[in-house]
Amino acid sequence: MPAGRPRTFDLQQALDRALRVFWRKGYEGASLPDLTAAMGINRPSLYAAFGNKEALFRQAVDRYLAGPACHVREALAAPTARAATEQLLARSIELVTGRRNPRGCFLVQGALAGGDTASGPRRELNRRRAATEAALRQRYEQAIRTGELPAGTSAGQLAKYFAVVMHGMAVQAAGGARAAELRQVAQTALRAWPHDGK
Amino acid sequence: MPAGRPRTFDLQQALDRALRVFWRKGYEGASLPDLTAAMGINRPSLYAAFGNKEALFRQAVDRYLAGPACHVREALAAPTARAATEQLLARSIELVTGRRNPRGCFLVQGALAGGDTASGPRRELNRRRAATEAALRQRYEQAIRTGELPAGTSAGQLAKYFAVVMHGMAVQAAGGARAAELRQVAQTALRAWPHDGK
DNA sequence: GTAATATCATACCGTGTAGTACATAAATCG
DNA sequence: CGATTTATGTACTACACGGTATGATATTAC
Repeated sequence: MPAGRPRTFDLQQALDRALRVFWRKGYEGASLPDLTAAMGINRPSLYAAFGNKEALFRQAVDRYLAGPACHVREALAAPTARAATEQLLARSIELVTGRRNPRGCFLVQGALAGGDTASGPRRELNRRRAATEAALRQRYEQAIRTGELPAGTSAGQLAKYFAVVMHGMAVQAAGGARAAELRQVAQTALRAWPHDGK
Repeated sequence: MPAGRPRTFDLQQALDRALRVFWRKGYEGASLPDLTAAMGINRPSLYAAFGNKEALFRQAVDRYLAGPACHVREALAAPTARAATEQLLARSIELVTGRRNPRGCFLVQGALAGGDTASGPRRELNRRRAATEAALRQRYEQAIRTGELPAGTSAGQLAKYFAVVMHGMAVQAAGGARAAELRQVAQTALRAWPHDGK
């Protein structure tokens, strides 16, 4: 233990709680009293441990991708691109409609509109969403090389399509859509999967 | 002309400009100085003409649906459900990527996250999006009755699918996606259109 | 035990927010 | 004309925001 008075709260737990506040209210909508109340700490402790509000937000984004949204990387490791896509959709639906989490996708919630002070966090979320889409595109490129997908398939186009579906489902979930409805949507979306004959 | 000093600005033009501010920054992100500066009026004039910030927002929503987003109703009047869907997607892409407008869909931008003061506007936007989806569902129900769509088709499921696609495209557009990319996404999305054989 | 160090708790700072009081200006009504 | 009505412009209020100074408290190093 380093010299000095020891911290009386758990860093990771506090970050998890901050993540849930940002998830529900967005960057600007989450006030410092909101955050400190949820984290169970007071303001100077927050600043000492995480820097400032924007730094805390960035750390919450990392935590989101490593924790609640870790299924993305797992799904992409599935044996086939088709299975990877099915898993990605299924587990994204779980995530955005989960009872234990705020509704919707954290990367989408706060990313769209906002004042000038939120432009930094907004760009950050845009980058992260683009990175996810890029990973999906690479998985499709691999599937084209292995012959799972027809040679003429555009991996980028297909990745953007399923990214659109996932983001759209996140919007629906934020508006109260149920998991069962979204599973049917996912099934419908998969009908657009490329076939040789077409 | 009614008695009293006449208004020196055009109500509708001022509302249009307020709409664009809300569109870009969301309800909470749009401050009163932002609004009054864009509208070219001062604060008391705003309150006298529109009530308060929330009332102004609601009127901006109405204006959005009657103006920039009026294509929705037009598209639904197309002779076939398939054509209606194609037009809906095509013109939504124009709207959310248009150079003359803020990026993205106004009904999606501010609807997801936000503080407590934004819960009213948020619910309002959710209602409007749900109404659009319901109109689409009714169009599909009609197509089932006329035999354009297979008898077993779920109109609600199909409407939710295309609503998801449109909202997802709005998110992509807010993140900087280009119209050409989204047109390819729309083409891909239409591959999920119901067929008898399947 | 004493010095050094880091956290905790309270109270504060400057700024920006939504909304309004009040006096002035410009039109119609009689 | 004067009286009335409505809009405008300035200045203000009360409050919430992000961020911080300061002193007390709890631990390690010596």
